[in-house]
Amino acid sequence: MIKHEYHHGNLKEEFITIAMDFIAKEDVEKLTLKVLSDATGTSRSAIYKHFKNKDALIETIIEKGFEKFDVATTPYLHDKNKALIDRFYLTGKLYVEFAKNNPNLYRLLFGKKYAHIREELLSIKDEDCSGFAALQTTVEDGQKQGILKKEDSYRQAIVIWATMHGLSSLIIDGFMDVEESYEEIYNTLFETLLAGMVANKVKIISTIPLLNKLLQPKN
Amino acid sequence: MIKHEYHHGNLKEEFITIAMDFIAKEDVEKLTLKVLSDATGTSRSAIYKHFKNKDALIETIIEKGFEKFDVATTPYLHDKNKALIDRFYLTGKLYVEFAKNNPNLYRLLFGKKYAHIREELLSIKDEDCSGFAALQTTVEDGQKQGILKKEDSYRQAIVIWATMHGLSSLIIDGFMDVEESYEEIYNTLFETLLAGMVANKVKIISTIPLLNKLLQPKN
DNA sequence: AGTTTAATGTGAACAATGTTAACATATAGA
DNA sequence: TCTATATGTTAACATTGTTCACATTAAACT
Repeated sequence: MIKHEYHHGNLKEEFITIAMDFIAKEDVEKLTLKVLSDATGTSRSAIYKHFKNKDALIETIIEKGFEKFDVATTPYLHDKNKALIDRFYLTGKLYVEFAKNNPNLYRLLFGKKYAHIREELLSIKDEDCSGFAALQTTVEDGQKQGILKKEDSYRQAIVIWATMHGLSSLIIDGFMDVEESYEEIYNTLFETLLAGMVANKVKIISTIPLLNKLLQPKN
Repeated sequence: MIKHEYHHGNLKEEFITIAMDFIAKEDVEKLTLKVLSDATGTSRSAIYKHFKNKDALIETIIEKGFEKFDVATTPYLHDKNKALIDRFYLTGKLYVEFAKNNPNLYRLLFGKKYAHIREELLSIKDEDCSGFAALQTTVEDGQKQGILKKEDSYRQAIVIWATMHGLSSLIIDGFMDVEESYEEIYNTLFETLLAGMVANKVKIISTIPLLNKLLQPKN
């Protein structure tokens, strides 16, 4: 005989999964506790046995979200088989694509609303946001290799991040035509950015044809 | 004898003023109808005689906000007395400073949450967001003057906007040290951006020393 | 096994919020 | 003056996050 189990078993995991799936489709603002209780067939207050409050659930979502973000965006960043310039290009592209494919999650991770949770989370882990340190290190590698101009690496990394974050935000917050190809814009953005950052005398070859002209020696 | 006036007089204007002042200090999320009724000494539902609902008030705030934004950011954009490159530099700086000085308003104007209101508003006025068309026109002027590379002006304008929006967002959403001087970062950003956009053969002189080296002929 | 203890879920209740409807009062114009 | 309209009030409602007392199950310990 089928009996509704009073004890659910893995309710906490289910809350997290449902919340992640919800954010894949709708904004986190619309994620209400009723959505979660209905989806799990539990009472309105069941969630409080697993999370201190709604913010604690959001915190978990942000944690999972950053993991997902890291997995999605970093595969090329440390790929020693690729030219450094290609690693920048591909990683930036993955960054924008992540935002494009996960707009609600991206906003949750990099928006202001839950900044306090993000900061607490990242300070505990002694990490920075979105692997910024890794970006800065890569910039420094580029300087050592003579590819990038030797300026303050922190500021250069910020410039790169701001650029990618800006494009991502414009795309997902409704400032560009949906049907518009973001790739052309990304290429223009990357070309412009890199053209402003590459050192003048350099003769690295990229496997990405678009980038080769940026790498031809000038002067 | 002092008598509390049943009819307030200019309650609508007062709601708007209070809301604008509130957003100058706190996020729009915290702007509740109770805040407005308390501040005006009226009942909770008085506002409904002047606005269809809360969103209608927000719409007015966004409208006023864009006016404020335009006033704050465009004084140099069409200043024919200045070199075009200086107009870019100064306008960009005002853009970032507006965001920095009005973080909650900036987020309201350029965030996702009220994108539907923004779009409705700007489509009625047949305007674009944040004078984007003006930016694009200025880019085209720069191309005609031989200062900027001749590429698709729409994409170039997007690149400029994305860059400024990205830096602004990183600053106001908590990704940069508060005490940090944003000016150095802005200069690095602008130098990088423009270095990637200026044509090679050019001999314009900027009144801004920082920019002159960007404008020296190359090749 | 049986008993206790902790974990897990329920239902009722609360305050805050946006909203509506019925009612009250002031203002303006005939 | 009288009446229609504009403007404001009070009461009520649904939704939301939250808490608390209570119920039930699972786990731990004799």
